[in-house]
Amino acid sequence: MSGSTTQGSSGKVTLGQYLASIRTDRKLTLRQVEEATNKEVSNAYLSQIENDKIQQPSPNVLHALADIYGVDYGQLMEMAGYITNVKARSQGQRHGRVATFANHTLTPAEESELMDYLKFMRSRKKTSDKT
Amino acid sequence: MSGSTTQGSSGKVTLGQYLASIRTDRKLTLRQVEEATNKEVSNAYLSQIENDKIQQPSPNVLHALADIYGVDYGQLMEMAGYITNVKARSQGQRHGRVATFANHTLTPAEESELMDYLKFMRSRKKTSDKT
DNA sequence: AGTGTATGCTTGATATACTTAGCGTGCTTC
DNA sequence: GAAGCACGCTAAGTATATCAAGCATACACT
Repeated sequence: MSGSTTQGSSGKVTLGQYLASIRTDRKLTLRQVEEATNKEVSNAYLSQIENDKIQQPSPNVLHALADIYGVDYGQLMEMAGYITNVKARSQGQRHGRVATFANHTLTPAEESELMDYLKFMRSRKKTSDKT
Repeated sequence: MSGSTTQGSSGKVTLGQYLASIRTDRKLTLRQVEEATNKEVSNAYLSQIENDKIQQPSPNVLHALADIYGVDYGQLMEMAGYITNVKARSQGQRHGRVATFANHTLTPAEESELMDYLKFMRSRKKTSDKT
């Protein structure tokens, strides 16, 4: 965590406080940020975020802000209460033969058609279940 | 851009289709998943997600599902329309589609059947789809 | 028959992210 | 003082994710 902002002695820094301190640091107005994000984040909405009226802004909003502020997206996500743990699952057994598909490099069209066919296959199997 | 019209049956694999195929693949019921996620995702809600009634489930919901399915959280985030990484916003990932297949388990029987169908597909339509 | 149970799905209600319009204040410049 | 304008902020509305119940069908058992 960055203790960059003068958060004093009180508890944790909220997302709103953090975002507000960055903006005032950069001497930007709410409307300037609104412009910078191409209206993705309205000044009114940003105000609500900064005053913690919004509990969990959407990731894309956070991304826009992280982008123009030049701060870490993941950190904002975390402060907003999202799980950011992109932990590598132990996906050991899952592959195997399926890798054959990876070799083939399906086009999107092919993939969707295969996907449809897979659904069809499985709906067929419902009647004659079991291996 | 590739024609992103209201495709409905064929076209891109939606998040719902993907999640549904995984669950049926694992032979889990909606309520079993609800239990597995510790009620984080209700069966009713999961049903709506799988039928694409929900446009953008929250990251935490996606995380719960990614967790119990053992699939990549970031991929689900992407399929849900969230910005995941600060990289290539332009085009980049034509993979991750293939990963759709690679990530969840196909039975050997299903795989060979799909392979056959893929051959059939390719022998039939020679439209080179390049995006 | 009937009763029970499990499945996927829908319906209605609530919470909350987000939008749009506008307010109050302070600062210029007339 | 008044007009104009930028600032942060708020109030009211809309959209949508999520919850709580329940419905319909299918299958099992007596």
